[in-house]
Amino acid sequence: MTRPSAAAPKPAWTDPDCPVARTLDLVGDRWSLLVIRDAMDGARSFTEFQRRTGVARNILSDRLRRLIAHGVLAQETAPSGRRLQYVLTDAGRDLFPVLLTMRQWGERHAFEPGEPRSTLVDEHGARVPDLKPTGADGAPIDAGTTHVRKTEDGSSPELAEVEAPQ
Amino acid sequence: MTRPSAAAPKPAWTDPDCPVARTLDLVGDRWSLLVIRDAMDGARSFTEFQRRTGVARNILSDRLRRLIAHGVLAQETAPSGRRLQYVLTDAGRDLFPVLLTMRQWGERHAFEPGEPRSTLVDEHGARVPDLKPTGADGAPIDAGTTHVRKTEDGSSPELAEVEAPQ
DNA sequence: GCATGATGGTCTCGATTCGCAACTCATCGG
DNA sequence: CCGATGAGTTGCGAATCGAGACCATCATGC
Repeated sequence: MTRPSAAAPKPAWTDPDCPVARTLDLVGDRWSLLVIRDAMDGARSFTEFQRRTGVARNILSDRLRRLIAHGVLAQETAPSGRRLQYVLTDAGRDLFPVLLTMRQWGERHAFEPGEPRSTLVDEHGARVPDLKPTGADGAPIDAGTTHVRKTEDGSSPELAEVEAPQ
Repeated sequence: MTRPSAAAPKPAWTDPDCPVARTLDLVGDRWSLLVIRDAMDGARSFTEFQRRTGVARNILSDRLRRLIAHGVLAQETAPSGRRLQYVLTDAGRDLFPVLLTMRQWGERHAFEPGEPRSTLVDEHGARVPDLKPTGADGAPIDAGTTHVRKTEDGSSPELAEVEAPQ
């Protein structure tokens, strides 16, 4: 009797309490994140995503559908005419820090010196500086100075007042 | 048959020029990142990783091997005795910003208000504030104010005034 | 000195997912 | 009307995943 009642066909979340695990469930695969990367860099059409990422077309089709279902992308008709296009939602654009930190880790640890690579630059053409995590007091933090606290409900420890106005 | 001469069995990288894609190739799958998450929160042993993540043991075995091969984890003997343990390398600890931004995106977009969730707190128990990307001048940046520049080699883009013709 | 249990895996095998290629369908250009 | 392009879908073999059985080593109790 490992299943007292009807089976659970959808675990829904790998780890329901952990925001990291939920993010991974929603967008945490190679092709989804590469699609989002290219959407942030201006890609809009199916073919453009396919060309930039090199993903198989059926997989791309699935990922676009999934990202739309999860509210990361939206499908709309192009202003110029009848062609459809995929654009990032607010939630999709909000993945920018994730892609940025991945990019910066890759630059630091996945290239040999001198290897060719693409870089992210701001409007003035200057390289985007490394993102440094800091605590509430502004001091640098890392894995050694933080830990995960399990909370019983949505109330935030110490700073419960901030509400997402989005 | 379809390959009469030497095949290219290892594409090595999905997209060799892009640091994001390289990061995804190295650590960009659900279980690897959950293992790293738990390593940052104190997990050390095979059984502890298995218990926390819930991953199948053969997959965990594979991921630990792969993370060691990529220099994200290291295997060492515990100081107390003969038991082995897995610890993060410098490169592994440097993934902290990636996990942090994923966690923060998940908190903003993957939970209903009031749903129970775990949170990351610093040494004083205060909730870690959101990480905000800024440009070289300190101004906030996002996907709309940045773009990817292809560089021919490892030379710094600050010194390159012409963009590569796509 | 042998059963018991924890740790740290490996093996097998069915299920799922991936990736390539071929095919469809609609529109556009001439 | 004909071909090219965009946007997918379908079929199928290959690779990967996941659950569970199995195995080796060591410590403990008796």
